[in-house]
Amino acid sequence: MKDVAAVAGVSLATVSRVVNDVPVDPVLAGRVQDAVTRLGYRRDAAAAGLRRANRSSASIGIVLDDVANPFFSAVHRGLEEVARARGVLIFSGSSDDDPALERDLALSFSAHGVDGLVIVPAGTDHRYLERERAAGIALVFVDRPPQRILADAVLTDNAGGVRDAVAHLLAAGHRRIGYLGDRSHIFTAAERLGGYLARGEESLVRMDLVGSEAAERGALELLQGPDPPTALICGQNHLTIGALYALRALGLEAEVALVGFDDIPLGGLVRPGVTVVAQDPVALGRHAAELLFARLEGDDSPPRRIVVPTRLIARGSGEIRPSDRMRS
Amino acid sequence: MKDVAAVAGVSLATVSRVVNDVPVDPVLAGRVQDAVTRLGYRRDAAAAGLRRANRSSASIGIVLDDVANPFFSAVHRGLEEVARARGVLIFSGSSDDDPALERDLALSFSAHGVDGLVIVPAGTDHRYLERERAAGIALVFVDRPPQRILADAVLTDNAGGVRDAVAHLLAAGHRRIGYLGDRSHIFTAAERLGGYLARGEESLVRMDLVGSEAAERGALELLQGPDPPTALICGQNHLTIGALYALRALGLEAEVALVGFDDIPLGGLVRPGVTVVAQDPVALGRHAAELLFARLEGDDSPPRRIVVPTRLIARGSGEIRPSDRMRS
DNA sequence: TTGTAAGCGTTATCAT
DNA sequence: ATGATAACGCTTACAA
Repeated sequence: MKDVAAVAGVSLATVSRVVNDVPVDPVLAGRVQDAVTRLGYRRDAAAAGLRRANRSSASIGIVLDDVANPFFSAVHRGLEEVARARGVLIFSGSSDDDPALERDLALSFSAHGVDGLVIVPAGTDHRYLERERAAGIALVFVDRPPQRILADAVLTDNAGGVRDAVAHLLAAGHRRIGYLGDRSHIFTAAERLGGYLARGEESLVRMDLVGSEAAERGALELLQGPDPPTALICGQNHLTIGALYALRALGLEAEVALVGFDDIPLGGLVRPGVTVVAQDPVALGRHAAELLFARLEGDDSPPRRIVVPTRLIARGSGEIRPSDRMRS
Repeated sequence: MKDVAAVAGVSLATVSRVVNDVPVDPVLAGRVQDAVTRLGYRRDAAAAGLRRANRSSASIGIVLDDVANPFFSAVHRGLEEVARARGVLIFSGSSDDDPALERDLALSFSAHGVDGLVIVPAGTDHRYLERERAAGIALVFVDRPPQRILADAVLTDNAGGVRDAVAHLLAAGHRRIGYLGDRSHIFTAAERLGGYLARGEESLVRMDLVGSEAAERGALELLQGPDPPTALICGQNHLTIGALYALRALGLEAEVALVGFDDIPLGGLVRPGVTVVAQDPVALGRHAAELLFARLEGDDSPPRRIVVPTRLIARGSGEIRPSDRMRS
């Protein structure tokens, strides 16, 4: 910038003004522009933020569970869409569901001067962010609510989605509906179980299933037990896949109804097509970013909680009616 | 840091030394550590980089085609693994295959002071990066090679993967093998077509198919034409899915063999299972990051090109032998 | 409108 | 080993 000023024959301040479109004599502005292009000058964003009044860096940080997980990468995409429109850059990282990593990442981002933080929480105590917020960093939580700190959150309507699944199966005539769920200490897993229990039977629940193999075993247990369910609801992606394998192993894919939570790719190619309660991760990301930027622009209303609805996609497996064989 | 110095009763320089583990009297160091934790001080990475000799920021930027595409998000993950081990943060963004966006992102990252750039190129002229490289920014290209600039690249063995697919089908007895490909101006699409043409027939090729619907039409055309192929190779993910729908529509899933390039999720649940030539995107990312950090650490050998092999995963569809009906 | 100069939080140089 | 101080590239009072 010093060089630009020298070449254009103006002061440092004038170059800064031109670069930040502060009104400047058109003649001088022209000279500066010429010098800028001639020297290929680009302003150092880090240094600029350092001195700026609000210390803003036009960057935010996002802590996801796993950037490579399609659900979270879709959230990432939603965030990116709205950040891009504002020329804001994104630091991203995966916590792998490790509270210590979540913390490290969030604080590293903060140390690098981000204006805001979007977090898919892994930890259960977010008081460590109190200081960042006091420093003016905006905070939004996604998919899971913050704990021990007050902050905005954008969540999926987990309970409502499962209630819809139950209602859908009930309407098809099912009376015995099984439920396969993830580790119950996980917020979303607990919420979904809650949605099931509103009208479901506790004895047909298998929780704390992690991974598709566990789900397959859980499903086999349920289906081979006495008085087996005529329909299954799976609380998560991988569990749905496990249940699919179990049904196939027993030759029951056309007999027992199945509704999965969270869409699965190629759900339409499998036979029968897999009926799911789909989430909208891109919307989750978009809402989170909008909340974040609103805070950055001065909105200081009380913490908000946005709940994104789910959508039931009927593809066949959820529309199977209870067979006579099973009902007997 | 000023405050820490005051509280600890030492100079600014000493605090800086403690923070950067430069040898310091243990007593003073202790006092500084106390002050640091008491005040909750954390060093400002941006300001530190500004003054540091090598101006390093412990951050890199990656320009992907689309962060939400499972292939690229796996690349992202591979990059993250090795960056995390070095405490390096990652700016990420999607170019959506738009050369202008690629450029904007790369230059924005650079303006924010990244030490290196990993790029999945969308553009066909990367001379705009010459200046960044001259400024000491390391450059590595992934999945597609750089153009009009010399730089490291990490690529999949596209041609080799398709050659393997052809050999696999030939070994199963097929003589007429069709090929469905993406837009031929895309580097990877051209390479894969090249792999096919080594032993394939030009008349059975359908290129410039974008999206699964186009692939479905292309496949139907080939399969309903005179002297149809007994096997199909699909040059890309979505094309494989389109072909799958076409085969299902014609009731030929068990008659016509199919090998897809790039793995598809749930490839094992569809009947028959989908045989694919799988890429290793995580390895792509890991290699790229390793190359980048080697450059950052001073390696100035000539630009390298790393080729990552593919792996054929047999799941059924590629092992179908030519039926009599088709062969007649 | 333009220039001068102070200062953002840090590291590096140079005495001590 | 420690401290005073200049400097990094930039924005922003304040003065002209």
